[in-house]
Amino acid sequence: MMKINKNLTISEVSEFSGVAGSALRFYEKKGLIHSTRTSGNQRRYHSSMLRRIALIQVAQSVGFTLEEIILELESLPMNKTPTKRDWERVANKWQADLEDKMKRMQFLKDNLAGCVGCGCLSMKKCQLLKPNDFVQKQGIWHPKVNQ
Amino acid sequence: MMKINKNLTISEVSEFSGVAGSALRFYEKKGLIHSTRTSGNQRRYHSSMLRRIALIQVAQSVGFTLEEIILELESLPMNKTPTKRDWERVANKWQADLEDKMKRMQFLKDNLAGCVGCGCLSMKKCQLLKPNDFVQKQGIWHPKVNQ
DNA sequence: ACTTGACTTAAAGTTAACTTTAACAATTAT
DNA sequence: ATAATTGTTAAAGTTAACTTTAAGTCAAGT
Repeated sequence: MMKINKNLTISEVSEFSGVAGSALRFYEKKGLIHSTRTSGNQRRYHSSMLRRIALIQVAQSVGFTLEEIILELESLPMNKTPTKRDWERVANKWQADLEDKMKRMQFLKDNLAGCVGCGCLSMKKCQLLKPNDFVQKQGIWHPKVNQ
Repeated sequence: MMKINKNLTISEVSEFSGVAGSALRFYEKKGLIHSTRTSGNQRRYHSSMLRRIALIQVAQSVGFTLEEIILELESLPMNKTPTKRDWERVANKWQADLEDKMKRMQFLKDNLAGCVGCGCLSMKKCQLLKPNDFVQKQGIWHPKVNQ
């Protein structure tokens, strides 16, 4: 049975986090996570790394790339449990980015709604679905819609 | 100067939509868009294809993969201007999927907020940041936070 | 001590969504 | 008519985010 507070092996971290060992090694190469080594060169992870990995997972699930996540997490310390301030900094930054993304989605959703609601599909008004002014001016964008 | 309602060449479609010609050919191979051919085998696009391409762009911008977009758009006719019903079917389907995505993001955002608001970072309560029960039970998940 | 299972690395393979290249054909402008 | 531009294909290259493989090393149980 596992001891509390021992350093975790890669397969333990993999099991707990649901992230494949190969991916953990890959993340480490990218500088996203960190491990220490045993005398025999095997990786050992501090338990705080689990939280960091969970954050990475969540960030990915909402569409952040690993490069973006590196930026999001760069102010979170690797080796110590983050302080409240560390955490706040990261969470605020992340929330702002999330808010951005959501605003864009809401905009798209609203415009779609407009298109559906209106009889002629609102193509003339729909900012979303006009590739550019040229098309609009040439009148090739919104031909008659078959009813 | 371009005539209204003529069939569009690939470079015209590319200019209007902002999508590279190579991407348009790629989309066609995937079955996302459609073109007719001149006697000399060059592609010509109906203007309604511009709207379809714009839809593809927008869908991609909110994180749908091309495979997902193929599914979203499969009930939109390729060769004719879509009817109101065609359009409604697609828009409703798409809106539902968007709503799903947004709900997930909101959930994540809320949980992040909880983590920030609480003194101990709410790790024990935060569903989001617990990889699984095991970790929680072993007490390795939420070690003391440095203040 | 020894065997089995877990771990290590480097390098090659995978999928998505394209782009680039090469070699050649069709259109358009003069 | 001819040059310049635009288009065609197939095949190889690109980036992200990994996985798989190969060949060898370490750690744990008996």
